[in-house]
Amino acid sequence: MSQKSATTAKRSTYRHGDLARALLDAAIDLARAGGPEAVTMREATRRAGVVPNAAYRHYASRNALLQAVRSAALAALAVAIEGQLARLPATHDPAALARASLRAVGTGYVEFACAEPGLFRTAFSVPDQLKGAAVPEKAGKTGLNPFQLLGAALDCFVDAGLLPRQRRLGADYLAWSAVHGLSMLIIDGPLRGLGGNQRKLVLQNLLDMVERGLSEPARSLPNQAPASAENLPPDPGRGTV
Amino acid sequence: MSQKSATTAKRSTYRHGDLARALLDAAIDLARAGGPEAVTMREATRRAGVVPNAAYRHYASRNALLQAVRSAALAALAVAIEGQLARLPATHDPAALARASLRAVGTGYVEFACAEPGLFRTAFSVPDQLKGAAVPEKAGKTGLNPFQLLGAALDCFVDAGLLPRQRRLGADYLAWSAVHGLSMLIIDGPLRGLGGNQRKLVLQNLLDMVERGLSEPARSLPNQAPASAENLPPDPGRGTV
DNA sequence: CAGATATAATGGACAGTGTCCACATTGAGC
DNA sequence: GCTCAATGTGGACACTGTCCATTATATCTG
Repeated sequence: MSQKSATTAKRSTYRHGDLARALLDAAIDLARAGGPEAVTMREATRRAGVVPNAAYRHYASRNALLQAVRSAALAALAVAIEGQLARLPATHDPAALARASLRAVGTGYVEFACAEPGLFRTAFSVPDQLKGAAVPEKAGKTGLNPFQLLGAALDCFVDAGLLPRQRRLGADYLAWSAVHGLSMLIIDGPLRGLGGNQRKLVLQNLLDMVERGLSEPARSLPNQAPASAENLPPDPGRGTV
Repeated sequence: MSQKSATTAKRSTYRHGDLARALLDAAIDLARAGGPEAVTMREATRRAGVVPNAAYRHYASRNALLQAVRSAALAALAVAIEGQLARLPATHDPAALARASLRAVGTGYVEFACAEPGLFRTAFSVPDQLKGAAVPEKAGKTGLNPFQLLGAALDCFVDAGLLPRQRRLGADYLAWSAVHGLSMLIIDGPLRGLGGNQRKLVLQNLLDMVERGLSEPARSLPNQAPASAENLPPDPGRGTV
């Protein structure tokens, strides 16, 4: 029996070299295979060929490691979306491009959720951490995180005249809700195990719904909310993911 | 100091009386306060004033207990939706009633998620268990579970002529996706901590989007899916929740 | 009413987890 | 070449789920 892999191999040096990275890689694998609850300090260290406590030199706690995995998962999601955007056929019609871009974002989102349910669930398991949203660790090649990619597509809508600027605010959440909800239904809910063909159909219908929901007039979100104790405008520009 | 409660009190009889119920109640409290991961065998037994192993006479495993909590949470969600439906003003316009009913379902759904995030998350944490959907444990006073309540509202749409019957199939998922996604955004995601007023506005916009998405023509789901290995029609009638 | 039996609760144990502490090892800079 | 801060180790504790054998008792039977 040869050694299973470089990471699992008994190393010769006392120092590991890049234990932080090795732990993160192992943790990502664990999340991919079993979701957030499968990310365990002891298993990650085991795979890195190191004693459990060694991890605490690089991550303050299991939660810290999980947050790192979460960032990586969000970045992978961003990459998936960017991949869908990249394969869009060239067009000179800005309206058509805007529509296609939004659909690409939604498609990339749902397809990623189906392809990597473990990572997807990890990305949206809510350990805590309200701050630190638009950091590069959560972004794709374009430097934008998934939420910002969606925002960019919606900006195209405005630029193409498909969406009045005063209804731009809050549009993110409508689109995101629909796509995120569908992802949950497919990977965990009653649509579990839906075949690729049917999934595509449901997704198309959902994207149609979103597109119409944006185009048609809607109640506008107040730019200045009424004076009350419960004003906490979500600051969509920051891209809190 | 008097005993904290009947359930926590040191009991005099060897037999507990109704340990299964006491454990479930304790577990529901735990889920309410801390979500699914807070539901722990030992803490539940502790609160029931009993030794850890006693639980295994009534629940085969932690997962079994969690499933019971999950059913209770779904039932509570159904009750919340029914509450919204009950407060609808009487009307003789079936179309108006249909619209109002669908909005009530959505409102009840999101409001419950905001009011009871721990239970909501527990209801949709995905331990496993694909079977056993439309059981009364997951239903409200009407005997319908949340998914079936949504389905009933959509049936009203069809009856009122607002939704062609051939597009009824799959409509559940569009509506559910939007509402479920928004709930997640509010309790865990970037809309966390959104004030009641703003929350209502986003919800209204979302419900508008769904309503339009149903009324407008969309790609129809095939009743007979193309012959392939990936046919797994989700059988919406059963109400898999 | 007394004894048998099934049911319910206990006690002890084991493996697995996160995390703290003290200690050992070693690469890098003086 | 010595010092030292950084890194990995060993041992421990509290907590979890769950298995096993044992004890207690409510109920059924003679």
